Amino acid sequence: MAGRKKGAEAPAVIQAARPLRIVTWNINSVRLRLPLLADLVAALDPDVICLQETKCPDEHFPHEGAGALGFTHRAIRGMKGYNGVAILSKLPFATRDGADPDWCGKGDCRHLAVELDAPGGPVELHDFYIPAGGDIPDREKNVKFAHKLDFVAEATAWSAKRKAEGGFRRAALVGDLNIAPLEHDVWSHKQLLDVVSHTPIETQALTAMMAAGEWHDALRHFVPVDQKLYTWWSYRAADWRASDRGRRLDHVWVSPDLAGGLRSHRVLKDARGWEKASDHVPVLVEVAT
DNA sequence: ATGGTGGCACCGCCA
Repeated sequence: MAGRKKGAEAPAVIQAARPLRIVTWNINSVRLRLPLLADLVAALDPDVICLQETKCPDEHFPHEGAGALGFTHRAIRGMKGYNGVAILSKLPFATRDGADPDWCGKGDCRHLAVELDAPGGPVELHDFYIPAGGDIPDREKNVKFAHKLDFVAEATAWSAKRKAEGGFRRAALVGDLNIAPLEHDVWSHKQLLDVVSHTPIETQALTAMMAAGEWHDALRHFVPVDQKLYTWWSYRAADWRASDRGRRLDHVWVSPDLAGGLRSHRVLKDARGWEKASDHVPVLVEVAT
């Protein structure tokens, strides 16, 4: 106060809202791993959690457990046995009923979107679980691979349409996209070129989807492309940590107007070593909204 | 070169 000229205005106090903390995690059964969700919350303190592979019909979703962790707002889309996505939030949100496609016309519970009531205004949040695609990377010999490619092609057309309508604004797209697009998103680029998740047809398709929506790769915003970055380690390794044959299958993308707000990230690798771990680990991105 | 593990459903499917 001292030294201010008489009549000068006090500087406006800019209240810096806490950045939005978004987590994505392929939980591989929400009922089996509900206790691990508490460990995730303790480690990462998210505002919103996007889950994939909940493997849980809506009527059996563990609402009580999620609510007890502070996630009082929930959107779920599940089915018996397979797939399933859920958005758990401490912030209120509006649902977008009817705004989103039924991907490949299968009704298979692989996408859910909400309008989050974030500190700086609404944020459009998409939670995706792209098909894994089976073992044989050939659409003629493997209908699961064909489904994967068709799904990504539909998502690319959807992104392009949104871009033509003005583009994604204040939006994030997260989830298990089941594709590791960059050379250092896998433990051996050469050895995985013919392995589903890292074949050129898949990585090119995902890159095209990203470009069509002008999405920004939030994890690679923080981690240079020449550094290894994984979010998944197979259950079929004798010692996943020692062999470290990981892949980056889980992603956080943000629209151009949010890219400048990116503040931090964390890949919770410790979670792969938890008792009864999922093969995917939670990924956090913090973004000012 | 092969098979390795895990969840859920139901005795195979999917990842």
